[in-house]
Amino acid sequence: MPEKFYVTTPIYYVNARPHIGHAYTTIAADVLALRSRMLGRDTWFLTGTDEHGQKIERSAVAAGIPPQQFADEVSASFQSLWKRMGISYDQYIRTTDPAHQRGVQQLFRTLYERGEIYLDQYTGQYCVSEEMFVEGPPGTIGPDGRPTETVTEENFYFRLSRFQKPLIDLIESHQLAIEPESRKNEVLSFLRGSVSDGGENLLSDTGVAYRPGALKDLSVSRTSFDWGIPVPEPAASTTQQKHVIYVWLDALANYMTAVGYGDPDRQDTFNRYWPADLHLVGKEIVRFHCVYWPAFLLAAGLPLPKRITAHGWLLFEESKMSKSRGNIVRTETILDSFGALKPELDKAEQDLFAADVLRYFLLREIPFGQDGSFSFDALLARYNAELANGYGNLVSRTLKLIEQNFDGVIPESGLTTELTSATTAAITAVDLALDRQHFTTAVQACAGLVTATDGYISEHAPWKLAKDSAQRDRLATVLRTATKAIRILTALLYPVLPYTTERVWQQLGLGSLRRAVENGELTNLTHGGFGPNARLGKLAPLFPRADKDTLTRMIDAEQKSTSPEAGAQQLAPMTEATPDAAPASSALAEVVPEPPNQSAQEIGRPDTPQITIDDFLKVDLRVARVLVAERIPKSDKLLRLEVDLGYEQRQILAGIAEFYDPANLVGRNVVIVANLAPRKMRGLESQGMIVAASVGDGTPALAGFLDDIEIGARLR
RNA sequence: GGCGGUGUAGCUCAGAUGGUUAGAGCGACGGACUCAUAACCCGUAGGUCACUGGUUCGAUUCCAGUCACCGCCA
Repeated sequence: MPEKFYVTTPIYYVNARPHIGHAYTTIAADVLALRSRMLGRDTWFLTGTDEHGQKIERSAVAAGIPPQQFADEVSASFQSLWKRMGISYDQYIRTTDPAHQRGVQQLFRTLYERGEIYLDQYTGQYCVSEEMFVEGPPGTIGPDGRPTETVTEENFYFRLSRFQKPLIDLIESHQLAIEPESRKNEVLSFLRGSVSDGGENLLSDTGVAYRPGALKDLSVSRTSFDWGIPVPEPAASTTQQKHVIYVWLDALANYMTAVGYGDPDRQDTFNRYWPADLHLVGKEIVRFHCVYWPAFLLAAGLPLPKRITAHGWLLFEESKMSKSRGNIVRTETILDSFGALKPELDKAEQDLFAADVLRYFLLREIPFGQDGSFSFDALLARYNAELANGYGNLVSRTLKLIEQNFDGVIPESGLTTELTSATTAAITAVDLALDRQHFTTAVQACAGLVTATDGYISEHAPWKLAKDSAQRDRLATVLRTATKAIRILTALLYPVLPYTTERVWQQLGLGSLRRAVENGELTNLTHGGFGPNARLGKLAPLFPRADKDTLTRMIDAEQKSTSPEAGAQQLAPMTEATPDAAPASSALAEVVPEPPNQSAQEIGRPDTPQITIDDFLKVDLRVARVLVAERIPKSDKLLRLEVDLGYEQRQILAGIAEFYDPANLVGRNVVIVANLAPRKMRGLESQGMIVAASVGDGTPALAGFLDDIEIGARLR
C-alpha cells in the first residue's frame, strides 16, 4: 500500500457566496493534493459546505425559502466555482448529506454513552451570528459587534474541562502539530489560562504551568432553532425539549464522516484515511480545530489529526471607496480578466488558465500563515515579472532555439553537470517547503531555477554558437541542458500551475503531464527525461504579457459589482459587520458581508424577525444628556457615563471607549434604553444602554438629533 | 488590562549567537545583447535597521523603557 495523504479544507459556511478567501484555502489544499498524487501517495482531498445553524435558518427565512433550498443554492455556487477553477477535490461533503448526519449522531451518541456529554441548564448572552454564548450583561456587544440576546437553554454539555491537561501535553509534545508557531502559542495560552495572576497552578508533562479550570465545559446542543441535526437517542429521551447538535460539533465531524465514520459499510475506508494528515484552516477558526476538535476525538477514543496549519487573512488594498463598502474581491473577476488574455481558448480553458495565475499569485505573494494584502497591481506585476517574462519567456526562447537550429528535435549531447546543482537545489527546496506548507518558499525556489536557467542561456549565448558550425556540439549541450532544466522546473510547478504546465509538457514533446503523474512517472524528477530523437510539440505562447487593459478590466468588474445601491448596506441597521479583512476561510466564524454582486434588497435586508408595535413599545427609548464621561481603569472598551434624563440621573457603561473621547461626550444628547434591566460590569452598575448605529466594521455612531430636544423625551 | 508578535532601502520582505562595505525581489535609472513574450543578462539604491536609555572596546543585532500596528484572552 502506498503512503496515504488525507488533506482537508474547512467546510465553508453557506451564509455567504464564495469569495477569494475561500479560494485561497482551497487552492492551497489543491496544490498539496496534486503534489501528493505526483509523489505517488494515496491522496484524499476533502472540501465541502457547512449548512446548518441559526444564521442559515434566519437567512433562509429572510430570503423566503426553506433552509435546505437556501443551502442548496449557496452550496452549488461553491461547487460551480471550484469546477471553473479545476479544483481536484476527491470529495465534496455537505453537512446536510444523510451519511454525514448519521455520522454526527453516531459521534454524539458515543460521547454521551461514554459519559462525556451531560444535560444542564444555562442562561446567558448569546451571539446569534457567531452562534455562541458570551460573558456579560444583557446588551453586551458580541464578537460580531452587535448586541447579544438573552437566551435560557437547557443544553447538553461536553466535558471539555477534562481535556485541559491532555491537550496541553499533546501539543507541547508535538503529537498534535499546530502551525505556525504563533498560533500554537495562542492555543497553548488559551489552554493554560491566566497563570500569572497569583493563583494555584499545576504543571504539564513538560513542566509548564497551567491554571486548572481554565477550560470550561462546552454546550453542544441548541433548542432555539431547528435547522440542525437532531440529538439522537438515548440522550434525546432525557429531555422534553427538542435539541439539535451544536453546529461546530456537526461541522468538525465532517472530516471523519467524509471517510466513512459512522457507516458500517465504510469501516475500511475510515481506517485507511483517518486520522487526517492535515487540516488547513483560517486563523479565525484555530481554536475550534485545535481545542474542541481534538477534545471531541480524545473523548470518543479516536485518533487525532496529525497537523493543523492555519493561514492568515487576505486584506484588500485600502482606498476610501473600498473602505466604506464591503470590499470583497470576487474570484470571478480574476478568472474573467485573465482569461481574456487567451482569446483563442474556449471559456472553460480560459478559466483554468486564469486559475493558474491566481494560484501562482496567492501562493507566491503571501507567506502562508501571515495576513497578506491582495491588490490588482500586485497581481499584475507578479504575473508579468515571473510568469510572462520569467517562466513563459524562458520556455519560449529555449524551445524556439531548438526549433530553429535542430528542426524541433531535442539534440543529443554528452553528459554534463551544468545546471544540475541548480535543479537539484530547486527540487530539494520545493520538497522541504511544501512538506511544511511553505508555499512562498517553494514557488520562490522555482523562480530561482528560472533565473538560473535564463542566466545559463545568456552566459552561453546559443545564438552565437549557432553561427559557428564548429560549435555544433556545444550548442547541442547548452540547449539540451536548458531543456532538461525546464522539464524539471515544469514538473515542480505542476501543483501550482496545473493547466499551464500541461501545455508546456506537450510543447516539450512529453505528452500529457497529467497522465505522467497518474502513471507515477514523476515520483523522482531526476529520473526520466528525453529519449533519443525526442521531438518538440507545437509551440505557442504561454503567458501573454498583461497590460493596463487587464488592470482596467478587473477594476471595472469590481466597481460594477459594488454599485451605489450595494453601498446602501452600510445604512441598513444591524447587518453583518464589514471588516476590512476577509477571513480567508471559515466553517462557521464567517464574518464577511454578503458579496457585493447581489441585489440591493438582499444585501440591505436585516435578518431579524418581525415584531408588533406592542413589542416595540416595550422598549423605553429616551433622550438623555451626558453629564460625566470617563474611562474605566483597566478597560479598553468601556466608558462610564452619567446621564441626565430630566426626571432622574443614571450611570451607564458603554463599550465605545475605542471610538469616542470622553471629553467630547459631555453635554451631548444621546438616546438610551431606559428600561433595560441593570447589569454590573467591572464592578459598576450600568442602568441602561446607549443606542448607536453599527457602521462599517462595527464602529459605533451615537444616535442623536439635529434639533435641540428636551431631555427625557421618549422616542416612539 | 493580561499574554504574545511585529516595526530593516519607494514597495514586499530576508538576515545578523553583537564586530570590517546591512541583503533579495519588484519598481526606477544606466549598460550590454538580440534566441525570446519591448523579454533575458550585467551594473546602479547611499536605508539614523521605530524611538529613548543601558550593558560593551564596539549594537541595527543583547537588556530596559516608550511609541505605533497586529493577534489571542470561549
